[in-house]
Amino acid sequence: MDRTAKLIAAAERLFDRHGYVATGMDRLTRAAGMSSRTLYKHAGSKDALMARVLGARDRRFLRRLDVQRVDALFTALADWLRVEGARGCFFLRARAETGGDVPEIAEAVAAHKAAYRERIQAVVAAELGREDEALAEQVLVLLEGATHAAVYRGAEAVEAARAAAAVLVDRARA
Amino acid sequence: MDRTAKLIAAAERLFDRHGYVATGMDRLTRAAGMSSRTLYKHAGSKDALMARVLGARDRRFLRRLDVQRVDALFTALADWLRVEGARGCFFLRARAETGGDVPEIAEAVAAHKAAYRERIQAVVAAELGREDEALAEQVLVLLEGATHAAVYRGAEAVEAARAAAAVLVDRARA
DNA sequence: TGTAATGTAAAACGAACGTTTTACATTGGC
DNA sequence: GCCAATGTAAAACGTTCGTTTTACATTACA
Repeated sequence: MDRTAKLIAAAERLFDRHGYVATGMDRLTRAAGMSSRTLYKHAGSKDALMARVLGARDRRFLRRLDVQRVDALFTALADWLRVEGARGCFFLRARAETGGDVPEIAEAVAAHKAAYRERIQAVVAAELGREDEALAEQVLVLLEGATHAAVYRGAEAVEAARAAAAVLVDRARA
Repeated sequence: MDRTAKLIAAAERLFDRHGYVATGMDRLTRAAGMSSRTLYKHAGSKDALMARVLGARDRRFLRRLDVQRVDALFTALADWLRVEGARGCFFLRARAETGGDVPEIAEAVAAHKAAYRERIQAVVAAELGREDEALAEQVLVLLEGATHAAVYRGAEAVEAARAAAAVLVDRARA
């Protein structure tokens, strides 16, 4: 694990758990085990670091969603939340915390959500053997809902979403 | 509109649009049109002010959800998002921004979500003529999902959630 | 009419912010 | 063995943070 990877991992952990704005750079240098001089040489700025963190998380998350069935999307989400914790969508939080006023962050969030939606559409198409944009939008809403309801309802929210999706997929298949 | 109401309204607007941590008190005093001395006499502290803002928003939001049918919940949400804007759940954002480390805020968020869930359960019960916790959980997930998907998908997300809920309610009725 | 309450404007508090700089140590390839 | 790169530790940059204080004006009521 090189310095940059270690830095991004430490930053993701702190930003996720304590918030982006509320996390100071001194706390981050301590967690990453490097001087601020090195940190800034690698990251450029706090905003740029956050953009890099978002990119890394996007890849890590989407890799988990490389599945063939709609039901497997909810299993993947349940696994993710168990391992990473349920604090609401990190991307939407990053955007909201900065009011959408930091271009590097706003763009990384938009790119992630576009990729997320495309992935869901592809899984729905694989399941049905045809495109179904309306069903894909519903599955997207269920996944987003499970992600956020899980903050205060726990894994039960994901299972409720899974069951709802099963009904909707069944109906679309008929 | 007295000073306290004006202060809370200004605070809600700024915290919602630009984030809680990122909004400074000087910006807030300017927006509320009062000196910091008066602001602190009324609010006590920034955290206490946020807790009051959350309380006010909770009451305003739940008043809108005083309906009898599940479908009307989605109409109410669509109205809310059109008027207030779609930036994701203000309560979950407040909690996440502060890492859950501010008791006054964490408690206000927990209280809101508990009331939200109870309201949904009551509407589901009114619609079916009986309790249905599983369906209520699904409707909760759909509302939460619509709230957050609307940030990047717009009103379409709410309509997808509404349609999904109609299917699930129909199935539960049979 | 006088006094207590409530307000404003503005300076000041110490601490923390993101970032840069200074001064020095360690490393790896020619 | 040397030079360039890359690192650390720590101080310093100017700014902003949440909050309090100082000094003074306005209002409301006995």
